[in-house]
Amino acid sequence: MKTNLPPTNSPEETIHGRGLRMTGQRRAVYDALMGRRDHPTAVEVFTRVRGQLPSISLATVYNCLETLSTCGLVKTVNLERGPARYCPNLEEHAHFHCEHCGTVLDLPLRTRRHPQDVWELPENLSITHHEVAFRGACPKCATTNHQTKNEKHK
Amino acid sequence: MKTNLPPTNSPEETIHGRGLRMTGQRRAVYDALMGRRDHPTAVEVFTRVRGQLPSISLATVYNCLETLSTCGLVKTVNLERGPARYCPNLEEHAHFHCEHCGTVLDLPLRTRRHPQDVWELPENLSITHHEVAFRGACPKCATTNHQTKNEKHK
DNA sequence: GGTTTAATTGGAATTGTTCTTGATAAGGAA
DNA sequence: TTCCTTATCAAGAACAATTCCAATTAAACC
Repeated sequence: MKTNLPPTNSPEETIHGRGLRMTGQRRAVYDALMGRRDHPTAVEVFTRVRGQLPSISLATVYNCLETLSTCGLVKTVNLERGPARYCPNLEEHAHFHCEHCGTVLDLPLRTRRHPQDVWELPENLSITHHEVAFRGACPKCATTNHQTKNEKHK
Repeated sequence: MKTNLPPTNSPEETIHGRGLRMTGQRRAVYDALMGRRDHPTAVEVFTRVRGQLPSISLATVYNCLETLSTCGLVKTVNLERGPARYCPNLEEHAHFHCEHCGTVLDLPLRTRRHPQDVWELPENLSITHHEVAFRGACPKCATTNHQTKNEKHK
C-alpha cells in the first residue's frame, strides 16, 4: 500500500516531475502552509500569503492548494461540512478534531501498527490512501464546560 | 469510549426521549435510509421519500436527516468536498470510497482490534467518535482503466 | 526576442446547505 | 371532542465554499 511518505525531492522537483511550473504563487502558498504545523482553510492561507504577494487572488490560492495536493506536497482534510483544511504534515498520522473550539491536532502512528490491521479489507480492493479522524474535547475544552462550536445561543 | 452501537429502543422511543416528535416526514426519511445498505446524499433521500410523501420539501429532508443524525439513528459521512452522505449502518465500521465510480462501501471491524490501538492518543483527550476512511479503486473499477470521477473529458 | 503553453486574475456562476416566515400538525389539558 | 401550546413543515431567499470562465500575464523553450 502506498503511504504518503514525505518526498525526498524538493517541491520544485516534484512539481516539475508532473510537467508543471513552480510559480511564485505556488511557492508562496507552499511556504505559507509549511511555515506552521496547523490546519488552515483556503481563506486563512489566502490571508497569510497576501503578506508576501498582495496581488494574489483567492481563486489562485484554491488552484495552488489543489495542485500541491495532487502532487502530494500537502494533504487536503475534510473533517466536517465547513471549509476544507490543508495539512503540511506528510508523515502518517490521524487527526483529532475538537468539537468545542474547532482545533485540529495531529496524532502520530504507534509503531508496528497500521489501520489495515484493524479492518476487514476485501482482497480485491486497491487502497491508495486512508484517513482517520477522532472527535471529542481537547485538553483545554475538556476541563471547562464549553458549548459546541456551532451550537446556537438563545 | 462511546461507540455508536445500534439503539435497543425503537426510533420512536429514541426521538421521544429527546422531547421530539416522530412525524410522518421523519418516519419516511428514516425508512428511506434504512431500506437499503447504501450511502445516499440528501437529494437522493429526497427523491426516494417523494415516492411516499410527494409534498415533502428538500429543506425538510435536511432537517430530518440532521435530527436523526443527532439522535444517533443514522450517521452523517463527509468523505470529500461534495454533498454529505447518510449511512444507516450503526455497527462500528470503516468506509471505503472508490475514487473512480464514487461508491461507498462499509468495512467491518476485525474482532478485538480498535483504532485507538493504532494511534498515540494523549491521555487528556476525551474522544467521543472516530471515523476511518479508505480510498482507492473498488473491485469493478480496479480491473478497468476508468477516469477519476471528477476528471474532465477533453 | 519570439513563440507556445501554462498559470493567474477577478468576477460570475454553481453547489450544497441553512435560514426565515407563515402555515400546519402533534400532543396534552380541559 | 375542542382548544391550546409548541414543534415541525414548506417554499423560497440567503449564504458559504468552491469552481468556472475569459482575458491577461508569465514561464520555458527554441
